[in-house]
This record gives sequence, C-alpha cells and structure tokens, in this order.
Amino acid sequence: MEKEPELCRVDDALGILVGKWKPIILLYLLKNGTQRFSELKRSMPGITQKMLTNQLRELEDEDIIQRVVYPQVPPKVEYSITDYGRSLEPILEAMHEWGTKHTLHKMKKLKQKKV
Amino acid sequence: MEKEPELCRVDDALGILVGKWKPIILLYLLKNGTQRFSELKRSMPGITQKMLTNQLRELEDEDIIQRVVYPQVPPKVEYSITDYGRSLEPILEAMHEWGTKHTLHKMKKLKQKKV
DNA sequence: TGGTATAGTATACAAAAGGATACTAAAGGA
DNA sequence: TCCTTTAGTATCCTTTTGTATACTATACCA
Repeated sequence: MEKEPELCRVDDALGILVGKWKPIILLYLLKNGTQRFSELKRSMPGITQKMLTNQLRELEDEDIIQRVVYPQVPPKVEYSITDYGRSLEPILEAMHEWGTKHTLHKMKKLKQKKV
Repeated sequence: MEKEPELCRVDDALGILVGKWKPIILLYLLKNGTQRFSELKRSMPGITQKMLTNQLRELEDEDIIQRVVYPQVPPKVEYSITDYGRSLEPILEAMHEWGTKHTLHKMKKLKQKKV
C-alpha cells in the first residue's frame, strides 16, 4: 500500500459541476448543440433569468462553454460547449447512469420511512 | 433526434457527493477500508468534529457508508463503505482522473489573470 | 482526586447559494 | 405612441452550508 497521493483532484471536477442548474445546462447543450439564451430558459422551467445568467457565466469562466454575442437588436446570444467542456461528458454520463440504476434503491428507502 | 428523457438523474449522484468533505471521506474509506472516527479525523486536518459527524451521518443516511458502534468506554465507532457506496467508485475515479488531467488548463488560466 | 481518551451534542455565528421582483436598452410593428 | 422582444442588471431576501467553541459521559490510570 502506497501513501495516498494528492487525493482530492475530485473536487476540481465537482466544483465545476456543482450548481443547481449546471448539469442540466450542460446535458442540454451536449444533446442539442448551440442554443440561445432564450431557448435554454424555455427548456428549463423554474429557472430565473438571474440564475441562468449566473450559471452560464460560471461555466464560461471555467472555459466549459462558449458565449457568442451577435450585435443585433433585440440581442442574440448563443451558447455552446467547448472541447474542454466536452471532456466532462464521461463524468456526466457515469453519473446519469448511476442515477437511473439506483432509482430502485431510493424507492426502497422511501418505503422504509413510511413504515 | 428523440425528445430528451428525464435528463437529470445526474443530480442523484451529485447530491450524494456534494459536501465539503464527502469525496475525501469516501476516497479515504475506499483506499484504507474500515476506519474509526478518530482515524478519519486525524487524516483530515482542518475538519471539525461537528462537520465530520455531520458528513458521516449524511453518507450513512444514503446507505453509502456503514456505522458500527462498539459498546465500550471510551467509545469506539467504525465506518466503512457499503457495497452500494462502492458503486460510486467509478464516478469518483473519473472525476479524480479528469482533475489530474486538467491541472495544466487551470495553470494556464492563472497565468492569464496575472497578465 | 484529577487527568486522559473517544465520539459525540449544543449553540451561535458567518458565508455562500439560490430566489423574487423590478428595472434597462433599442429596434420593429400596430 | 405604445407594446413587444431579448438578454441581461440591480436589489433585497431566504435557505443552505460550513465554522468555532464549549460542553457531555464514562472507564482507566496515576
């Protein structure tokens, strides 16, 4: 057994993915390609403008997504995944898969609580 | 193109992993097997007793770890990963790998800011 | 009799994340 | 002239997370 290395590189990935809407945004952009602000908003009922802007900015700051502004009125802004962002796909994939696999487990727990 | 399914099963996995100390605790238990409370505490400088208890309880509530109390004085309590918890390993693995791979990217960004 | 060790709990507080609501500019259409 | 559309800001508030500190029980040891 070797001494543990810098264990927590995990937090690097986690830090980027954490945020109430970030996974949904990323999965959406991964599946549907480039999207305008309003399209994203419409596909996420419940999100406020502020939160959407905010989460997009954070993802942009990490170079996970790209923001392109068209100088028009009314404004048009498009968002898309960067290649760097795309490298997160396996992780999202793995989490999604885990989540679907373990829905059963969650339901068992719910039953326990009701008893 | 099909309509998107229930996209965000991702949050199920994410919800379990999120918490300032949870990934470290999990990696630690995965690598080192069963550990007592005090051993965990010693291996995580900076964590408070309250936080450690708290994070362990949350992981226990999700059936990710198991808690065994020995009726002794002074008390002895051991924590270990459950099989269910072990199923998260690939995700942690993937995130850790991603994190190490992209340290370079982070350093580039740091340089940019300094300019 | 007092100190040590273990695994906590209780309380108060600080910081971060998220939400609700109102506001903006500027072109085009009725 | 006013309304609509788009992609935002600004302000304030609530909830969730995380931190600091002090306190507990009880057996063993000197």
